[in-house]
Amino acid sequence: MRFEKGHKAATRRHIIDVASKCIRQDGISAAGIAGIMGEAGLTKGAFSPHFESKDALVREALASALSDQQHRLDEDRRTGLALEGAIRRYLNRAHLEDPANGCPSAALLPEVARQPLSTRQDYEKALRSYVSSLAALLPGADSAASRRRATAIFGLMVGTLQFARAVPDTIQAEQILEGGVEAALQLARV
Amino acid sequence: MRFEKGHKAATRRHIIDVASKCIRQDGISAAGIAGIMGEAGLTKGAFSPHFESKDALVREALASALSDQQHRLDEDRRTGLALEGAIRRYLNRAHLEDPANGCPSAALLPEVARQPLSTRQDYEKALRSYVSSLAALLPGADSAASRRRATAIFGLMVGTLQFARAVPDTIQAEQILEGGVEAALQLARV
DNA sequence: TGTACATCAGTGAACGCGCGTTCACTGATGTAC
DNA sequence: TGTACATCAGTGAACGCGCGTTCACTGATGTAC
Repeated sequence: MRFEKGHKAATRRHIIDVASKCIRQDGISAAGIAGIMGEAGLTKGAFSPHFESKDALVREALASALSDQQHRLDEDRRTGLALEGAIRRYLNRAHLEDPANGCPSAALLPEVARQPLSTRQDYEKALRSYVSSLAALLPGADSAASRRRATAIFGLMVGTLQFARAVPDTIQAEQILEGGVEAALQLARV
Repeated sequence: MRFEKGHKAATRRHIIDVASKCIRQDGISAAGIAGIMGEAGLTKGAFSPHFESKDALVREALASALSDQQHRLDEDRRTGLALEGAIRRYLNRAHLEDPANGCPSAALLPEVARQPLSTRQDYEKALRSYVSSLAALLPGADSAASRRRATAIFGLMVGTLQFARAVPDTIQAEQILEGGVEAALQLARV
């Protein structure tokens, strides 16, 4: 079965997309190559021709999830979404229930801290960029002070969503999200 | 080798203590039973007589870490520590560098969300209790409103510490911590 | 236009390894006589 | 007081399994003649 030009690149892209969902769903170390490849409709033998190692795939899958998140925020900004909208879209039941398509930081941050240096460097860059976009929605636009504040607001959103996901009681989870929105808005007010 | 009374219980306690450090260091799914037992000075064959399964140990180790954290905060409160002190003790370089002895939420939250129900129920209870202790340090003491606010402050601390740990650049990590302190204090002011 | 060949993405079996778990056994010490 | 026995926490070998990784092979299709 010889394939049309660009087929291999498309498959590679597809594997990365699937992997980025799997690691957010199950965690980096719990997500296995066999599972990812199976989910992508391939056998695990097809893995090596595409990626050097699991670490290499994880790095690309994480970068891809971060880039998606960035593009979604930038698109929202382009269509005039205010910070409150971004906060409410994040601290939200739909987001809580769908980690596979949600914020990679909320799903993976402690594991990212245990990844190889190159992965963490990629993460740092992506975080900087995301924080800049958030800061642009704050009074004072993208200044050092507003980036500092945007980092704290994002930290609040990440921690709060993690709490809401860990707690089994749905009602309490909703209350956690609401309290987070309220506090994030207060932080945005300066 | 027959042992004095209480020896088995002491060993069990020791395994839990070691496990609670190992899972915070390496993550729940990456920490192995052989590694934990070895760290405790035993062979992995001694595991089963003490615990039904890895899940059972994880549940106890997590509960133990949470309870330690609770007791440390209560002790601080008893000696008159204010909220600012608690915040600075948390968003701190020493805490950043020592996840094994630090906050289990910062080290494990996304993984906790993937644990069996019973573990998550234990977590919910411990979180409630910790938030109550934090809320007692807020204006308005331990009211519903202050617990709500304390949850958001704790979420901010957890997310911020996770950011600082994930980022490889130490200077940027320190700045993230400082920004977090500043924002947490602002949230505490109401 | 028709046929023989080259290409190469993906297959599937196998590699060594460490996982969580089980279990027959050990051997130092408390207890019974 | 001295000896034989019972106890039981811990050992270490083995279990089946899935992990990440490797590699000889397949076979549909593009290309050369």
